[in-house]
Amino acid sequence: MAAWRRLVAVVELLPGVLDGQLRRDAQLTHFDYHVLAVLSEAPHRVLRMTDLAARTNATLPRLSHVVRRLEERGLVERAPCPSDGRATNARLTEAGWAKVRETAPGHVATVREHVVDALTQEQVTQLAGIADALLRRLDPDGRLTGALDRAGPG
Amino acid sequence: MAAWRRLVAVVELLPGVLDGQLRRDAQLTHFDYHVLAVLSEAPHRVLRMTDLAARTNATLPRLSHVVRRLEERGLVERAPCPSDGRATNARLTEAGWAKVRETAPGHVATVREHVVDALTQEQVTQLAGIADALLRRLDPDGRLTGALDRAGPG
DNA sequence: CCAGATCACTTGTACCTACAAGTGAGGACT
DNA sequence: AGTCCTCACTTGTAGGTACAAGTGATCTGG
Repeated sequence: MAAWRRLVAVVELLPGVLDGQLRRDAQLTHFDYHVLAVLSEAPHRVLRMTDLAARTNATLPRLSHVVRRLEERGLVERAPCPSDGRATNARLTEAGWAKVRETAPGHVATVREHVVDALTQEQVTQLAGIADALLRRLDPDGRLTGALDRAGPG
Repeated sequence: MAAWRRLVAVVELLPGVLDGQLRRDAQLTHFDYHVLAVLSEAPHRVLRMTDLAARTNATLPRLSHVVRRLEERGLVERAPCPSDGRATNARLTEAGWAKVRETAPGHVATVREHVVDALTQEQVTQLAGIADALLRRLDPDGRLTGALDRAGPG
């Protein structure tokens, strides 16, 4: 079978595995977890909704709903941005920060089990290069990979 | 950044690209398309719901809803299985077969553009091996890759 | 300083998927 | 035959996402 059909199959299956583990172990969608994780790595654990949406590949309506639900669970807080009255800042609460810390190991272990351990060391290296090349097409601005921080013109 | 985080990013982005193209050009979910495509490759373009579910990584309720909607659009037909009164056979109609033929080229072109063309020939070869290794973990029975046909005990 | 355009969200509606419960056919055991 | 159990779906309900419309705040031109 062609390489791309196998890749499509992987892309079909892997999200279900990751999502399932997080739902079972942390009552969190994979996307919920991603939101919390990105916030946890931001300075002061605060980001504007627009920035958070860009870094998580979410539309603004989607992020708005998700953050509202996370806020109802006490994992995130929203506050109007002091410098721009239109903007909203999302901040990870202590409970949210604790949630990330207790959830991350299991998530990483799942990825390790289903991805890293399935490959040889050489394949992992190859995968890094392949995923890198794909991301240059799928995510030219590097929004998901943190390239935003060090992005410059040209 | 670690290889696995890039892979997760790819897995996050690629479905959206594939789904979007099919929704725009054919008013079809990527999963809808997958269902039609699998049916189109089956003998007589007929499969039992259970088999179809296994080959598309779907739960039976999900498939039931999807096939009902495809039937309402005239792309698929359902009929009770003659040999087993409990089972239902899903058959691709002429309209469904035409839909697959007119949709496939655009879909393949999208995959080519975003995946194959982004990689070197060597990377495509490497990808085949990597995806193969991952599928042995994610899909041990080879349900999605057609290994069912030639599967035997032990 | 005031009207219009733009921006940053939020809210509402429709669709899709997951989980749970229900229906009816087929097989096992007596 | 009759009962119990399992199988193969179908249906109903809840939750998440997409698209469209609405609400204020900010910028721009006069």
